[in-house]
Amino acid sequence: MTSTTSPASTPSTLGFAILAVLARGNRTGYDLAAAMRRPVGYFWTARHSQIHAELQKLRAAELVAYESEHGPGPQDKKVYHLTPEGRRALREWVTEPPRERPERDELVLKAYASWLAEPGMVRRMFAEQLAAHEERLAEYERHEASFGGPPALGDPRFGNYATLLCGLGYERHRIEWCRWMLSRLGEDA
Amino acid sequence: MTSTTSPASTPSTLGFAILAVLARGNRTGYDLAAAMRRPVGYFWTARHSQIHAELQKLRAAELVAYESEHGPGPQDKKVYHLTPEGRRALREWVTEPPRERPERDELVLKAYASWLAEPGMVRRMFAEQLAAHEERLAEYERHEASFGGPPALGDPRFGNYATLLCGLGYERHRIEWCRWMLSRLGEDA
DNA sequence: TACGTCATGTAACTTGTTACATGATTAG
DNA sequence: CTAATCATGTAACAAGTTACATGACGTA
Repeated sequence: MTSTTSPASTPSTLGFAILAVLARGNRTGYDLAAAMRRPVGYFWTARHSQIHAELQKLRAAELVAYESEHGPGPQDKKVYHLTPEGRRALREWVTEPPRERPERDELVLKAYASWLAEPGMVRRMFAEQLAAHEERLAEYERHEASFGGPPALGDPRFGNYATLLCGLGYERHRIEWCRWMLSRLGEDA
Repeated sequence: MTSTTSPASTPSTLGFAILAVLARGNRTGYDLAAAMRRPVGYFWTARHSQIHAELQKLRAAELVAYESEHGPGPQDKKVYHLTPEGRRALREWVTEPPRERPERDELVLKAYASWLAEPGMVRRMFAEQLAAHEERLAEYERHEASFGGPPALGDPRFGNYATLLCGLGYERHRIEWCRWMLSRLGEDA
């Protein structure tokens, strides 16, 4: 009786992203896809096709389970929840050092090659980027104002606040760098 | 005589990364792989397997060409250079707005889920990350000191300096954020 | 003798994107 | 009547990683 117990290799980072959303409340695949756009989507995104596939893997590993409710559409709707093992796996994963992924930043790559283009054209492109970052910063600042300071550690909202603060810092850094590029690209007179 | 002229769709971002390195001088695939580790690798990386494959596509699109020199090893060594079309394609690409890629940041995801882990353990992990960022910042600062201020616009070294400055700003932002996390995670007494 | 560097490539796999496919309910 | 939202999935593809495979030359 060589029972084929699943090898259950550790989930991908996407798997943990899903677990992290599910830790805040039960969701359907559809809800998860929506959550992975905003605000979680600011640091991890996925399309619904990828999410449904990953949910099947997580279920095979018994980290999530679902309850069916009928409708709407041809298939049943599946409301997923964390299993106790799922919660434990997530807890453990949080404190493990993140695996480094190589930076891949197209704007920086363009800056690297900017010496051979027309400064005026490069400038226009960076001005657009600056505007986009300023807009996003304003959005984050509005969001931050809606928090009355940082929530307590054990509160799920602490997670939201921490990520928001990171986004805020990132946009400020980007804005500063874009402005530096613009100042170098002339026409600051 | 339906001559199958290649469709020559625009290269991937990796393709342009290769063109950007090649614009600074002729290289073999091996040299490119080395360059894509450091310092270009700070904002775009690729393994040699991917680079060789991409070079073949770029050659099919006639954006690069090579000259063979014999040895070492079983195959000839191929020294690649930009074609005039390759240089033009790169120039045009530089000033086009970068296509947004979704942020995927594992450390921020961990922060998002940090509310359900033990603060002490989370703290240890963030302290490690802080140290890593401080080390990298120091490295960048040494590198910056070796420039005597920003090079002129038309100088290839302008590209290096611009990317370095972005890296500097990024590391400072990360350090600040890690310190904020640590301050929240207690034990600041 | 063994290891590191130079140099090329292929194959299998994982991750992520885009497009296809279905269908009920509700708001305009 | 039409479009958006809710809800599930598959298939084809592009991008990226890891491992395999070869082999000369120089150094320890």
